[in-house]
Amino acid sequence: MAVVSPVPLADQRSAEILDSARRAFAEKGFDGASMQDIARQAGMSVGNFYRYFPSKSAIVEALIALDMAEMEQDFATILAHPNPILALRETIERKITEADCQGDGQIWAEITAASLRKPEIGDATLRMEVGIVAHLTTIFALAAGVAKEEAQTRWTAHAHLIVMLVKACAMQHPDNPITADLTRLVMRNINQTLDDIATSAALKG
Amino acid sequence: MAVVSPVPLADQRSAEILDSARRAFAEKGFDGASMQDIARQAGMSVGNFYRYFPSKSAIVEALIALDMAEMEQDFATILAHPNPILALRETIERKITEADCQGDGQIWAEITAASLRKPEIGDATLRMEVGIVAHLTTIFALAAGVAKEEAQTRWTAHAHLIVMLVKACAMQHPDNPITADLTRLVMRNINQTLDDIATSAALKG
DNA sequence: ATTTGCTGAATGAACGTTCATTCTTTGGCA
DNA sequence: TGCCAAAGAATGAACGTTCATTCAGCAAAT
Repeated sequence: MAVVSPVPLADQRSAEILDSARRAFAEKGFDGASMQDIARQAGMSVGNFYRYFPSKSAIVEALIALDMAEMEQDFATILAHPNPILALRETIERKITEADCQGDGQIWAEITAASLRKPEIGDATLRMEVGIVAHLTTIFALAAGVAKEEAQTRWTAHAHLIVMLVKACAMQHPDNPITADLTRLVMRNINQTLDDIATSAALKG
Repeated sequence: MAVVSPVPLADQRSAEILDSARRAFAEKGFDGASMQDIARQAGMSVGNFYRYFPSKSAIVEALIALDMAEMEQDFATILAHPNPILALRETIERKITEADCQGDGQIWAEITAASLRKPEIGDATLRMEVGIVAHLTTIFALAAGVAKEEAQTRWTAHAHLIVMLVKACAMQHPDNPITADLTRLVMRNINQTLDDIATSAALKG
């Protein structure tokens, strides 16, 4: 009786509100966007907004938590794929090329700046990054046919590099005329790295 | 009578103030740092601060202009070096490894976020990036022994990639335990790219 | 006495947050 | 069906705070 749908209505509404808040933050920044801005973006009054989130910083926390959840979802899909390394390649390519139309890059830039400024946010994003890297090395282990632990010791830095590249691409200035060439070059680098890892089992074993 | 020294005293004082403003922005962000914070950091009253900069946004603009000037200075030094590509390698390595003790990375993160948000700042940083890329391709042309124009058409994207990597490294979370390995890997990638460019003349010509 | 360099209180706008109030929906009773 | 209270959603003015910016005034130097 508790819930019929796996996502309760209140949470669904919260997700919609969160999405509009993300847009407001992308437009004006975490500090720059006022509660009035955020509420207007969500199509409601400020007062009503506080019925969903108790404070402005709670929105930021919820936003980061949502991104983390989406990331977990992405990796779950990749690991369930018959060819995980191929699925990873495609996911990365999608993230890099579409870049979610400047929205994601903007938010990531805001979070990156906030991470270096506020230790609490920095810790959260560091945890998120470490989690992603752990997923990546797991996939690497699968692709290279080695134990998870070995993949971790050998390719943790490579995983971090890939994360860094994807983030950096998303944060590129959209008006930069060279962006298309650049993303192609980055994608080539990443594919090269993935190839090296996938074929390294032959060299080692 | 106007000025004796090429750097007038007022400008020197302005530079000191700008440096403390940079620290304030690094601690609290562009929007988060108040004029009171900035003035206190500079060891003076708010009122006096306005004698040096007419507004808060003027500080940001001056900060970006200063970074641009420093960048120009760096490239002038590199180009004057007997072996420019070696000098470039060392400059990049210095920028990446020391990362100016989290101060520069913090400010770059702030600027990156602001660039995606405010078109005026975005244009300024894009101009700066294009300028850096132009300098890089000039050095590439020297190293590979080809014309500037050819270097430009062939390696503009590579130059952008290097800029992206240096920035991304500086913006890494300082508490990340993997950072040392990561920067080593990035440096290896950059050196590989520079090697490819330097030896490509043999392939082409 | 006048200029200069500087202070920090004053100012009005805008901020995050609260809350008294008003709409909208609901559900039992006729 | 129509009606009416009770509950839930939503509003926007108001509050205290903080912001960027200004300026009357002070102390030393000329």
